[in-house]
Amino acid sequence: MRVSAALQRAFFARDSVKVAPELLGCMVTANGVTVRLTEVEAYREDDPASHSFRGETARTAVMFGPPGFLYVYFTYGMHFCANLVCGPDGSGAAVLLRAGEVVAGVEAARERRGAKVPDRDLARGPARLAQAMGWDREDDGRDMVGAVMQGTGAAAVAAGPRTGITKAADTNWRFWIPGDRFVSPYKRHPKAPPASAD
DNA sequence: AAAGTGATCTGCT
DNA sequence: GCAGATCACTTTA
Repeated sequence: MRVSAALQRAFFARDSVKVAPELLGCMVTANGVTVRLTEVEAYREDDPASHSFRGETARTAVMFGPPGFLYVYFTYGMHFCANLVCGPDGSGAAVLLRAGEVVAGVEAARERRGAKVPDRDLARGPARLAQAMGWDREDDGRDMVGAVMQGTGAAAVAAGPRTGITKAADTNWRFWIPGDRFVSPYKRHPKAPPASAD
C-alpha cells in the first residue's frame, strides 16, 4: 500500500520531531536495497546540534528546501550520512536515518559493505546505512517521495538522547524500536558534558 | 581510547 | 585568502 505523492509530501512537511518516530518501521528503498528503519534522530533549525543551526550554506541547501528530499553529508573524511528533509520549504529540518534492517537486496548491500559483514551490521549505524543504500554526495537532493513506504509499523517506540553530538547532548530526539537487534549502540560523544541526572 | 580522513565553518588577516 | 578547530562516524585496539 502506498499513499499519494502529495500526501507523503505533507507527511514530511511537519515538525521533524513528530515525523521521526513515525518513520520507525517504515521501508526505504534505493539502489536495489530495502531497509526497515529501526533508529532515527530529529534535527531542526533551532537546535544547536543541527547543521542548519547557523543558517543556510552551500552544504545545507537541501535541508532548507522542500520536504521529502534526501540530505546527504560527508563527515570525518570518509563517511556519508543520509537524512530525510522535513518541515515546510525554507525551514532547516531533517531526520537522520541511523539504522535499519536490510529486508531486501542483502546481496547488493553486502557488495557495498563488504563480503564478510554480518547481516546485523549491514545498516546498523548511519554511515553504514548510507553505504548499504549506495548513497553518496550525488544523492544529495534526491526526491524520496515514493521511495518510503509504510511498513508494519513499530510495535513500540523509545526516545532518548542523540548519539555522538557535543551540543544539546541531552535533548531526547533519538527514536528507536526498543529491543530490536538492528539498532546501533548509544555512544555519547567523549567531549559532551556529563549526562544530566533526571 | 584514539586514529584515520577531508570537507566545512569561523575568525582572523 | 588562510590557518585551525570541528565533525550527526567506524574500526581497531
